[in-house]
Amino acid sequence: MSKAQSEKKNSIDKDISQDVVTRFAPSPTGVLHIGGARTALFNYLFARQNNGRFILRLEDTDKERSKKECEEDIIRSLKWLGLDWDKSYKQSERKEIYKKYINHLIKKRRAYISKEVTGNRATVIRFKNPCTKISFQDLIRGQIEFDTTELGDFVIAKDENTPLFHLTGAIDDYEMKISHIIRGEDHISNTPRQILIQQALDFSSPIYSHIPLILGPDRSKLSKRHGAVSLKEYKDIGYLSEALINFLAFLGWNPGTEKEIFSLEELIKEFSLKQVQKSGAIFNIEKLNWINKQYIMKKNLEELAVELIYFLPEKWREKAENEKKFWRKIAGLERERISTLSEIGESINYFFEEPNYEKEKLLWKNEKSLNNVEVYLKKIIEMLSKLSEKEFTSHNIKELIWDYAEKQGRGNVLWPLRVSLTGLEKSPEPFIISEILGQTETIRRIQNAINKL
RNA sequence: GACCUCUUCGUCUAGUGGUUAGGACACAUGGUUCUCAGCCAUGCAACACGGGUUCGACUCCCGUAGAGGUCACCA
Repeated sequence: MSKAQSEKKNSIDKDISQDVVTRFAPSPTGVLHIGGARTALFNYLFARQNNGRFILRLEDTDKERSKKECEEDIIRSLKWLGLDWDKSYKQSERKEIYKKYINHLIKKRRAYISKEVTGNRATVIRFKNPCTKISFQDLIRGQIEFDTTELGDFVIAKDENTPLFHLTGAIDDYEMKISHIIRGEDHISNTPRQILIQQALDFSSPIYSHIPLILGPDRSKLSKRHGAVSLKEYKDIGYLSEALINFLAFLGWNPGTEKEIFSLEELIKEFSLKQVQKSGAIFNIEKLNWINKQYIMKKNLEELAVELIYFLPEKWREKAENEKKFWRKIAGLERERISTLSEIGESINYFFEEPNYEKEKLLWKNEKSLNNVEVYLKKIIEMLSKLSEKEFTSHNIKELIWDYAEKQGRGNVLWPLRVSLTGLEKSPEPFIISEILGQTETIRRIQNAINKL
């Protein structure tokens, strides 16, 4: 390729990429749910990777069903996910534009006022269906064809001030210069109607990409009856937005490599519409949990600790907030065994209050005698007392006790130590717990255990 | 019912005519300084079916079956 040709090609590529405009067009009749979030994500990724623009369009033409709270929820959830848009519109504020086009269509005899015998209005505005074959190229599915005859003269507006979905969508996509429509597969059968309107108005058609649906375990479209679907619920359970983004991206898309953890920035680079799957994907909460855990482990500990406080039972929040160092150590320890943030607080009582347990619990499975347990615990107190407060670190404690535990049988010694500290059968190892609790409290709890015996 | 779309391990998927069909989650077993978690290793497990095309089909074509979506004066 000559230099001139190459320059020309580059400038063409540049022009194409500058023209990319995508949109996420939810109707605020419900809160943002998993499916919508993924649609928004794909639109966002495609726009960003092409240096294009991403538009948020609230389709609130249905006055009765649109709700302010839903609108707020959608905006809040999108922001939480980090999907920022360049411009936003509300269809309810664009009535004059639609009105102009409605009258234009009527004047051109591509639409007409229709007298109705059924329904709740005497007249509506119907589109005059030319009854042709419509075909369009879908970026994911290839060519799709429809015969529009069966659609009939469908309704495009209740009256000139009350346009309906297909009409507003076609007009806005044109007016907002949308280059690519990326939406759920459930819109495939809406496409011919919208193309018909575009043709009647002499609009060029955007490029369509219909992405597969997210399915419930029964393979039907994911909905409320499958459990939690709103973004807010996932946030409240303690999923990190980065994890949700990563997971959602992988529902229907994958990079073709074995890498599975992607930041939003990496997704912008790697995402490709052409690699999007055709068939629906079941929402697999177990994989989400795994990904969430990856992000919990990766996250900056200080930030994680702060977020975690919110998920603590009310009564401990203040202590956690006031004793940052103490709480950060706990968070660092516990992050390993949770996969959602709300799991914190289920079994960490012992950091905040005296453990309560039966003395039999102090007995390790291989140990027969409670008398021995008493001997071990007394010995441990004796050893721990030798350390200064400053030396009371998990490393030093372990070094101090280890040989003794080895000699007596590790489980025989470590089990009752751990139980005396936590009262639990399952917990982290006792050395780090001792460190976090501090010397005084550790020794006090061991003494309490001895008193029980 | 009509129209449209889809079909690789239980799940998410890699694969574009010749592979022991790969990875991840889940599950199981073993290992790792008591338990849990983690980590490591190993294992389990799939091309819906039937015809073609071809020297050769998971890959291409045609059927069948199954699944899903849409059929509003909702979006």
